[in-house]
Amino acid sequence: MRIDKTEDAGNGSSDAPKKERGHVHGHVLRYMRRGLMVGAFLPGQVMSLRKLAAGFGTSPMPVREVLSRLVAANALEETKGGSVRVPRLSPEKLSDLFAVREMLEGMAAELAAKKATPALISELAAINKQLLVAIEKRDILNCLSSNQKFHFTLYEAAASDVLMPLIESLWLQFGPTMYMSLLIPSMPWNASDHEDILAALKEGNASAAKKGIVHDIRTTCKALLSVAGSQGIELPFAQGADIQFDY
Amino acid sequence: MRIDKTEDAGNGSSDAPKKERGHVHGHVLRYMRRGLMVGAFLPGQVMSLRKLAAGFGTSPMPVREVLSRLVAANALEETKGGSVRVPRLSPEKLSDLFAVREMLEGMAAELAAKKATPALISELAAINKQLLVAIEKRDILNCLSSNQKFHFTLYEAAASDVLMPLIESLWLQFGPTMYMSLLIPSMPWNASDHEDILAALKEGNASAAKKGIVHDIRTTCKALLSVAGSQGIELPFAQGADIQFDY
DNA sequence: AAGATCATTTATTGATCACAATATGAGATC
DNA sequence: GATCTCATATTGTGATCAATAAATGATCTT
Repeated sequence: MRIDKTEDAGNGSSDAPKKERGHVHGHVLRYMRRGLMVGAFLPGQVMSLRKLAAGFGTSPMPVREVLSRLVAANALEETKGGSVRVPRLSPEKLSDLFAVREMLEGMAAELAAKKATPALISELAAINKQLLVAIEKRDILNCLSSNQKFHFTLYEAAASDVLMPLIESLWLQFGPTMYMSLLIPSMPWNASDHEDILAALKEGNASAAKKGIVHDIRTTCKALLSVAGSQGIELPFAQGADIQFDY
Repeated sequence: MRIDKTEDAGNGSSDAPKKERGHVHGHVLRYMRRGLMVGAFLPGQVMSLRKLAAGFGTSPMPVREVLSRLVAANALEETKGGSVRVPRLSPEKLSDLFAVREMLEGMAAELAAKKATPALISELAAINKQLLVAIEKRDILNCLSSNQKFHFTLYEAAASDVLMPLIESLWLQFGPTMYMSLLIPSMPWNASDHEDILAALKEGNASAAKKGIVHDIRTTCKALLSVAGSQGIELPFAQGADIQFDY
């Protein structure tokens, strides 16, 4: 991830002046977005500007811009001191979040089903196969990654540059909580709804595809709420675990 | 706002000599958001970082953060050169935008209706009266401002911190186009749906309130599309008019 | 010994600097 | 006269600096 800078000990001798300028914050942004969705950050964790910058091997400036954008997308929240942290979701907010998910992603699925091509369907089937393998192995990281890939490639087919950013914003918000929940053994996890969705796509039944997505989201929401305490997901281990940048 | 630097044209809001640090970008953000919704910026207009900073009397740094956030919210788009500009909406995107508006704001209206208090209803009635006055006077600025106030105070009553940011993002996107459309004499503009919504709220009919909002949005969308050319709203005057910061 | 106060430390924030890429304009050439 | 080219200026990006405010730890007081 470090671009090319000097070995972080000294700054004076710019030996390799390869610039690669103008796209550092793009790298950082993609990294952080993926990290939020895939569980690299814990709810409640404070993101220190300088620590992050040091971790990425750049100056605080690009990181500042990225954090700004993530706060704007409600993926992060700022404390009174100006720091930003991963929000901890209350059960009420989580419920609201998934209610909106049902609407937005249901609409996206319906639109996508109307434009679905055989290539898309086979691609989704392949992704779902990866998801099933990850479930079998209890591989949380690939579970989340494959699941996200399934949903997003489906919605991408809707070709709506209005819906996608909104859906992404929602996923960034519940991503960290989603990861936490999968750590709990009692959390049910299957992909049966995905099979229904694939079947609906094959027969060109947009309404059924929408129903499948809505059911998938509703099931996930219920499972999440069942393991959520009064002030968010209860953790089976200490809160302060620093598992940053370890994937 | 202004710290202590050059004094070009007094801003007046700096009543206290206290530094007021840590809130400059907040001021700029509110100013820009309101400007976008109320029509201070034209679709297609490029926003120069340094020019904006000079206009606000601050360094480019807070402006950079604000523009970053607005880009993240899809209120602005970035050109290949890294500059940002107000997006020009195609009729297709505008249609998508309003379809999502119907869902999100319909849901918000329904929720709000279930929690509506007499105080809220009388407040909405007062706002609507201001709107009618603005329509009477053909005061575009107050038209947009009152209309936005009506919708947002209604949605605010839904008390959903999930829905509100999404709705705000949508309003920021169609705000500039909305303003342009009102410049066209043939654009119909009335608030009859608002009366229906108020009536629905008074009798506690959430479903009717939702229908009213959806009808309001759909009517606006149709009117906008009727005056929209193939690549966006056609302007009755030259494109380059610089009406920045004039309200 | 416990709590409060103060100092140190660290954090973000706004300003400024330096560099690169892009847009702009003038001038020369075909 | 139009177009291509080159020089200039402007813009965004990343890094660094200065100053303020919050957090933390140590010390003093009760």
